Amino acid sequence: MLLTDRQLLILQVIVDDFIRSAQPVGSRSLSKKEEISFSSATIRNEMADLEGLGFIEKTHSSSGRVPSEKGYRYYVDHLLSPKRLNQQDITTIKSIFAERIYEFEKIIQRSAKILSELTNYTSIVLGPAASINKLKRIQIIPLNKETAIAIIVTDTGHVENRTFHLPPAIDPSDLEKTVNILNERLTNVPLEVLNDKIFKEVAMLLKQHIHNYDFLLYGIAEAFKMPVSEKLFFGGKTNMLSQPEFHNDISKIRSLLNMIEEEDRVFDLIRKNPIGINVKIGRENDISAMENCSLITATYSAGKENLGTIAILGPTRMEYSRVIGLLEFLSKDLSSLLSKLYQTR
Amino acid sequence: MLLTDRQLLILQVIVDDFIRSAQPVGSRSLSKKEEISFSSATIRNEMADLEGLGFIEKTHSSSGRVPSEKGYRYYVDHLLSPKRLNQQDITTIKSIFAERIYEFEKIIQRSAKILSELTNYTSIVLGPAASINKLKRIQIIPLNKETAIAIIVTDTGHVENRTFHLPPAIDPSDLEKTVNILNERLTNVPLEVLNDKIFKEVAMLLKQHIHNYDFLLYGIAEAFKMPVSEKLFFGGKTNMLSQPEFHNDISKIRSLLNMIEEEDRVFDLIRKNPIGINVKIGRENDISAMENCSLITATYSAGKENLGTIAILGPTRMEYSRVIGLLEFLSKDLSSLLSKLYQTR
DNA sequence: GTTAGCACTCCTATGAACCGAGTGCTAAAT
DNA sequence: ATTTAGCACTCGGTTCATAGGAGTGCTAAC
Repeated sequence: MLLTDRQLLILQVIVDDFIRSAQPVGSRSLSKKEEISFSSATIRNEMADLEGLGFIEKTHSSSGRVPSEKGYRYYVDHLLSPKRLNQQDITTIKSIFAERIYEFEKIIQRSAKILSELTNYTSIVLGPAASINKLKRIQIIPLNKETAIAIIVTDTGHVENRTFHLPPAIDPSDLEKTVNILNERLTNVPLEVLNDKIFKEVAMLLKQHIHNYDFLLYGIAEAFKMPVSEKLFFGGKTNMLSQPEFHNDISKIRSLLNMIEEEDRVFDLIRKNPIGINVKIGRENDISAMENCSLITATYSAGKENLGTIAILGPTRMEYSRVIGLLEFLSKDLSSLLSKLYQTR
Repeated sequence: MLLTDRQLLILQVIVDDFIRSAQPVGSRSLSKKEEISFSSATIRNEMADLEGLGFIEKTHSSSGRVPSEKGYRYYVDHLLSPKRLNQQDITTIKSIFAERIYEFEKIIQRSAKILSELTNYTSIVLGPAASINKLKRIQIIPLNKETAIAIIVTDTGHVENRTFHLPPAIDPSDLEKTVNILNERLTNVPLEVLNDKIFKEVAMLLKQHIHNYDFLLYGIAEAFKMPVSEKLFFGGKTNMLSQPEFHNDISKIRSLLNMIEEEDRVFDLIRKNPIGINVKIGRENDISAMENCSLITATYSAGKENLGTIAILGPTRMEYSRVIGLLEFLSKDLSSLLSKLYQTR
């Protein structure tokens, strides 16, 4: 079932207008728009058809029309005019990279902040997955007789640390030997296979050199076992409060903010998106708290390696065009910066 | 100006009742309470006096009374019955310490979470000031030709890391020598005087041993310069949304949540409190977003050393008695645990 | 000093009346 | 065969009056 050009035009104008005003759009106000040259009665007929097809809805029997999720979906897929970013936005985004910063985290944190300020929505950035990074160095620093800290440094400059138990009365030189072996064997190994390698290769070696090696090995393996997971960064967590659709519905706000606080659920939401730009509208997100929200994600990478995701969470009545533009632009910039950094490592 | 016993009783019952119900308290409903044996007319007279003295207020000319900030203050200072914790609460708090955990942060994070769940308010915990901790070990790990990571481990097991620039074409053995000197000279030095010592003592030594020492020194000092600040942990950030006083006032919620997101302001709020339990009511907090909120803080320590603060942020209509009980209990437990940990280090 | 009684105040809920924005349908115009 | 003008109708929102209830302050009696 194809829509006529006129229906497309009307759908587009309805969505655009509603995104701007947050008010149901009536036939008369539509007929006054420049781009529309036919009468309100015609529009009413077309709107009735569009409603029949499920692209728009009424909030009550004599109200104007509002886009449905299907309507937004069609709009995003077919009608979106890829709005050029304005110079202001470009300058602001470029400013993220103005300072020379060597820590990913800082850059990513700033990206999140600036994205949320530009859009007045909530931004979410999934940091680079540490697990594909490679080990640069392991250090073990005993704190006291019982415990020690294991510090892992990756080739990207990421530092992780864990506290673990030491075997009783361990010889300091044994510890040193162990660290040497670990570094020798595990340098440049991706973090995600670290644990595997420890048991397959390192265990053997330790057995030969270290008295009572198994307790120590167990401690170290334990320390590295927890998934070295990606970090989430947020910007404008409370921006949703200023969206008019939530003004009379504290419970919606509450469930949304609660979801944001429960990082696990945000992880799921963000991580399973495909490479490139992706738009999920309302219930497409499969989370009841997101019923009136859309999520736009964009992945960034270094070289061919996909690293993480930046996302904007806003109401379904979101400025899709602008947000997509911003995300495209930022993800490209992030990728090229990271590619450079990765190259020189 | 002293209040009569009867006025005290009435004030107390009004505050207690309002804390429970969030509804203005009328003379008739008061007269029905068990602990009150006189008529509603008498109560009305007393209430008029209490209002004249500024302890209670009307929301409109024919409404029941509501405690004023002054009324809460008097209640907290003089009327609070130090409610014993119930067994349930005690068990829950004890459970924070059930697992043997060696990282402060974990314990503190759990404390924040559990406090907020017990109270349904927002909890804020200021972690131990890293600056009074002593240096255990410094490690420097070069990432590439230009940059390196400095890792600082404290005697409490806290790990900090910073990226900094390396001098061009630095000799690896020089770097090693430097690290040795740093560890030799700076071990057991409190972090807050680290920078001082670097310039006063280490600079001299480096000068003697290392070619081109000043660039390196500068980089290292730079890396340690940023204040190693205390960390904030939150629990139940969105709990305020369920307080009825905010239900019709999104803007209040917004400014409150915004304040919470701006950690700097929370820092100021929390840090400047005296040792022990402290209650700040409404505008006593000097922050407009906190107008309808109270903050109760409790410090915790290890031995004589004051370490940090746990706090509960709730509406002025807060269960002062219970919250104070919980905070007292938890801060005592935290302190004794930390004292033990500190002792064995 | 305490209390009963009463007039008064003000909030809240309810419902009627009305307006305006918007629709659907029909019939006329193009 | 489309498009448009016209019109009856619907429904949410606002305004207004009304009634009820919770509460107060005051006065006079206990």
